[in-house]
Amino acid sequence: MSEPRRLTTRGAQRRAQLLEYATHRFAQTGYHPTSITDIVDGIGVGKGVFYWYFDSKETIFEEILRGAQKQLRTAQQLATAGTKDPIERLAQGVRASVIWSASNPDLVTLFDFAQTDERFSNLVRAGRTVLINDTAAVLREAIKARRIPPNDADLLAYAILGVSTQLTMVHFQKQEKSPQTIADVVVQFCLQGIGARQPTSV
Amino acid sequence: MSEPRRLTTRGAQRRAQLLEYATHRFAQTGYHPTSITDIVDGIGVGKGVFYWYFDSKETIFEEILRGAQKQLRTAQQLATAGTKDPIERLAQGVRASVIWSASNPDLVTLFDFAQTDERFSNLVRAGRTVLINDTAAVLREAIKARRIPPNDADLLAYAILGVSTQLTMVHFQKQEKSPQTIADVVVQFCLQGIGARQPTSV
DNA sequence: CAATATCTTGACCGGTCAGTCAATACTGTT
DNA sequence: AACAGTATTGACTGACCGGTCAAGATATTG
Repeated sequence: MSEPRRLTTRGAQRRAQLLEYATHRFAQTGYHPTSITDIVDGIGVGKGVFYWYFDSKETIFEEILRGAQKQLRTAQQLATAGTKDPIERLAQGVRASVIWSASNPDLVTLFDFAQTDERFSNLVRAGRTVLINDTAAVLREAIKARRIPPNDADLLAYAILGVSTQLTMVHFQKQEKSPQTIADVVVQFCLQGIGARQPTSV
Repeated sequence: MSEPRRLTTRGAQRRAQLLEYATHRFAQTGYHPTSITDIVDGIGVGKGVFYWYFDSKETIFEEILRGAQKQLRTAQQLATAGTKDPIERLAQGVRASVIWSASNPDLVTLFDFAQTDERFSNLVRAGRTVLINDTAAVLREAIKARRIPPNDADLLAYAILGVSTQLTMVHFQKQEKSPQTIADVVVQFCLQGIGARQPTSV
């Protein structure tokens, strides 16, 4: 295909169906072990259908990643919109990130893999850099306002990301903890970690 | 091969050479994209040599993982041996973990991948559980001694792991920060995160 | 009702890969 | 030197995979 195609309603649906099913299979079985044949067989169409809507296995995976990154960032922006206090914004952003991840295990799985594959690691890094910059900006605000002690904002942002992703993984492995519980622990740990005066209620 | 073979000195060396080179290639190129042919060609031997020393691509990878897990745990135990104070032990363990990771980027890369592959995720999880239990035990000590507020020790341990791994990744991506600097930030963030009274010198 | 664009089929192609194996070389022992 | 266990070779097998394409089905438009 290559150039953007004109899609009928039917075509747009088929394309969305391929994206959704491929996401699931990639997350379930892994990117490399999942063949295009697996995907089209699973949907019950011929192999050519896949190549009518996508250039390659690589590009569909990239599109899935980009979509997921956009989703996550939007969720964060929505959660923090309208809040002024930097510490509050931070807590809300972290909470939104944990909740979104808990609701999208397949996409989180794909992020994890993509990070380990040379073909996609740059894309993942780029998307993550955006999130880190968002977080670091809030942290710098907080430092300026003397709400937290001065420190390398980027490193703190990465630390917060690390806590979030790791504890989200725990939620996937042992269902017992609800996403809210996890989010509470993440927020508390991170606010204390950056040296915020009070764990702002929680 | 299957059953443990009797190896001559030469054989043991060849086996070690395969392990080392395979580790490097898997980390560099990825597990799936690296073929057995790539490995034996890189060493300059025939394909049969590989299957003389290992059952399959899967088993050599598992052996690499197990070895790395053992290495990391040993490093931690060595670092914390002889220290009584739980907070001190925690800090030393974290520091050792960061330093080890920084010195073994290939193995860290393999951990990351293995986690994302159904074939190996159980093994990774098992090894990580051991480390988590070690850390959680120290945390429980600290809670009992009222050095930190009561909290779910396992969750805290995972949070600490998350900070360590994420900031280690930062070190890999931007060389500018030394492992020691990274370790300092990790220790500070985590001690504050768990609510330890004073960031014990640092 | 053509004519045109969108969509679908599935056999096929060139290539790669994990793993096998019979033949051969090496090494130490008696 | 003869023997046996260890080590190495590399062509070969069977399977699979990403991607192509000519042919045909379906929908849209003038």
